[in-house]
Amino acid sequence: MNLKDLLDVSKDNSLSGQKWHMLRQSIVKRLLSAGNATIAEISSELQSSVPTVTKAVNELLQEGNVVDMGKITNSGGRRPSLYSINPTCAFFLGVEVGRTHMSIGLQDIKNEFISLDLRVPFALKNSQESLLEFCALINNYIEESSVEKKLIVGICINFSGRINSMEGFSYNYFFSENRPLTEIISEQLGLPVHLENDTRAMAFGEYCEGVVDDEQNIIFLNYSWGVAIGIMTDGKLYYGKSGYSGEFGHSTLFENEIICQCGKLGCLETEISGWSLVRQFKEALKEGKHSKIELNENEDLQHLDIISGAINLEDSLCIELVTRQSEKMGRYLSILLNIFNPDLLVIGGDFSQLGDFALLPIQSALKKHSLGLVNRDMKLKKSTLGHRVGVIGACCIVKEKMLSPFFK
Amino acid sequence: MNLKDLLDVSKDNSLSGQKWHMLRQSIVKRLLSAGNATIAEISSELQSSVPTVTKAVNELLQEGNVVDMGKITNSGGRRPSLYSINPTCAFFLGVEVGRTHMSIGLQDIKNEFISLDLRVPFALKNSQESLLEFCALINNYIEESSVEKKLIVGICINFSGRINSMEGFSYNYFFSENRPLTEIISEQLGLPVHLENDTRAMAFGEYCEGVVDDEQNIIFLNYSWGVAIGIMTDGKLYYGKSGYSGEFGHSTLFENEIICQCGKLGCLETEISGWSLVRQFKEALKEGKHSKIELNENEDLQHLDIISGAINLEDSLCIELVTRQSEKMGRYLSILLNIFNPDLLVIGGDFSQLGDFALLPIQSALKKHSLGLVNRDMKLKKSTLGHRVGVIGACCIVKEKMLSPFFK
DNA sequence: TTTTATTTTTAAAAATATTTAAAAAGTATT
DNA sequence: AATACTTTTTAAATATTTTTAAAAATAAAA
Repeated sequence: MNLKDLLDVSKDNSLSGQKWHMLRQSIVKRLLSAGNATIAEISSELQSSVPTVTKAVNELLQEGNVVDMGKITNSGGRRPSLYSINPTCAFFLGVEVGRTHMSIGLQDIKNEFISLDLRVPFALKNSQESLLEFCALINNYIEESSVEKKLIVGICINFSGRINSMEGFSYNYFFSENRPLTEIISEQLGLPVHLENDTRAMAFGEYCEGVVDDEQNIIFLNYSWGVAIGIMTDGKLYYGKSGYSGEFGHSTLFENEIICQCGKLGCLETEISGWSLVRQFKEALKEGKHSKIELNENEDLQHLDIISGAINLEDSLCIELVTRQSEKMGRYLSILLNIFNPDLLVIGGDFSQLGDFALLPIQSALKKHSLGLVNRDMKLKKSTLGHRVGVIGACCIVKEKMLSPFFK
Repeated sequence: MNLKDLLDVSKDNSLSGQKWHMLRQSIVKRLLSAGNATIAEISSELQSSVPTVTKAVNELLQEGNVVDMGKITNSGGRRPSLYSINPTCAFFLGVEVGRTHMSIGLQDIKNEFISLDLRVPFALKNSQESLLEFCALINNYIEESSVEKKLIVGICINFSGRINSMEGFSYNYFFSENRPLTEIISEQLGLPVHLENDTRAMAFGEYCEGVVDDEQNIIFLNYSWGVAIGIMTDGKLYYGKSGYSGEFGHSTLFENEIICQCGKLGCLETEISGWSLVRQFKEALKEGKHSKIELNENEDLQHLDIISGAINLEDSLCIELVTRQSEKMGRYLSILLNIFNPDLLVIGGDFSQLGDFALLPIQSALKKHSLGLVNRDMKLKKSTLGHRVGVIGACCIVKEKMLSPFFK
């Protein structure tokens, strides 16, 4: 029995069969989530006797799902064998889709990358052809990898915008009215598919493999072209009713007349975001301000150019703009702090590259505008996983979903 | 063995003893959370065989924790016995403390009130005497009730302001630096004490016994003298790191120069709250506007007077002010909707008495300012439990805490 | 180096739960 | 009213798990 089946429902319908299956599952989950363990440890943690656990572990050992890591030393007495999940018994695929590129990676069960392709050119369009091309790219990637397809447990695909992970629908890209997008893609790939919002996947990536220590209530800010947050409450991703949670960028906060991407006026994004930064930069130039950035007639100015202008060129206009914007961001983030009383606020997205240029103004605004007790409770950290965060998050989500059948 | 002990850790330290204890616990929890059941139902739900469950139920029956409700009819075949928790085997005490009054109630295990005293005069002061008086009132209440103290599982006390429920500290009232307030009160009462934030308890009350059907992601708005929210994610109260979550009223949203209760400028409460309504009313009078409300020189004007002015007197100034304020409230609530994508928004607190005077402006502002998908997902309801909501919530919290040892 | 204490592992015995089957107590149908 | 059919309950048989105890392995102490 391979790991995929092992974590499914038992084929044995008898009560004792179910219980035995559950014990085996529990052992696997214990080894996956809390690392290697001895039989004595498993026995006490899972409230089952040593002989029973021994029998179950031996079964798993024979099936190749668990491996014996040899004896370890302890305080005295006979040295126990340490058991581990066989790292090559299951793999996870993670994909992050942008408008012009996609990133794809394959991880083993210990969340080590087997392979990772960042920023593969792919033009995301709302058409059947684009969808098929997308699936072909993934199928190709799987074939060229060294891993058998049947050992891949599943794939998680991150899109921006509104994603209903439970039902498998995407509303901004590849929208299909009747059939869940997960079903369509799954048919093409021959794998279980999970859809995820990009920001949420990033948050989970940082939680599992990134900057998060043991914090359980976390706000992850995706500060990029647009603005959104990923929320973790009590160590679990928060989705909301249909998975649209975290749309911080479309909070009505300003009295301006700028039309947001979402169609409304006065959204946070209209004054605090990558795209508004570009607008502000152009306006500043018109007002006669100067910058070291050379504007190419044909090429579109990107917010990344301004960010790099601040870091690499130390351009004063760029620095002024990003500082002012970060300060504003801090002010409005303080609302979230008061509401969530989080353990941790992670600044992620393209703007996190700015380091202290962004972090310090945010921090001082937070101190000014949030409640003292709440502010004292919270750590502020910068995202550390960089461009890989989305793919890492996607892989972690598939793994998590495999471990807990009620994962949404 | 009484129910209190039953839901504690087993006295039998052997593995089989622990498991047997867990089975008995599970049966009790099942009967408490999902209502009466037959042995066959319990057996299949708890994955234990009929003889085992029969044995356990008979034990519980003998101890008086479970009662036989007689035979029920079914589709055919032998009629099964229905078993229920004995409603008189455990009781919960709930207290809500205001600045001038407190409410106290005693519920049985089925959340039926044995007795309820609303708005008992009590002056809440930050002194040792006030605390002792408070405890004496509760002790008196218990003695005068028909219930034996040893059958009371615990007490939950709701305070406004910052409450750390996990550690048992209260920061705004009865603050004690070194020792948790729960410990001090527990010593006086001889009962386990749980401290709770008032808004959170109200939210939980509506969830368990009020307007909530099966919604799991809920924002409860406590719109009263101050403004705060109670958050439920996936059917569980959300606390945040130390239990300070929900401080919506202190979001910095305005550019005014009004000093808030919290000491900051521009908080939501400075323009949207009971106390700001009173200020606005007085300002309007100064500006020459007229109202049917007679201002007494000595007596302080309360926001409740203005609310009642709108409902009962149909006073145009009162109506204008509460409408304008509710509209603003809706606008800023839309931020929360976009972030939480809740199933349900419950309008509670004193302002909920206004009914459609408050609900309609809020609803229209929500529609205008929140994302379409998010707004479509959400139901808007008015709190239904009225003044009892806090005490009901408190009782439900004690019960919940008893049922799940990891409840915070 | 030998002994002692500690811990894991293995094996047999004892306890406990599950299965299986039959009995009991009903309902629905002929 | 008798029969067939369901479903719960009880009882005996079977399976599994926990206990208990002894054996094996090793670290620390004498």
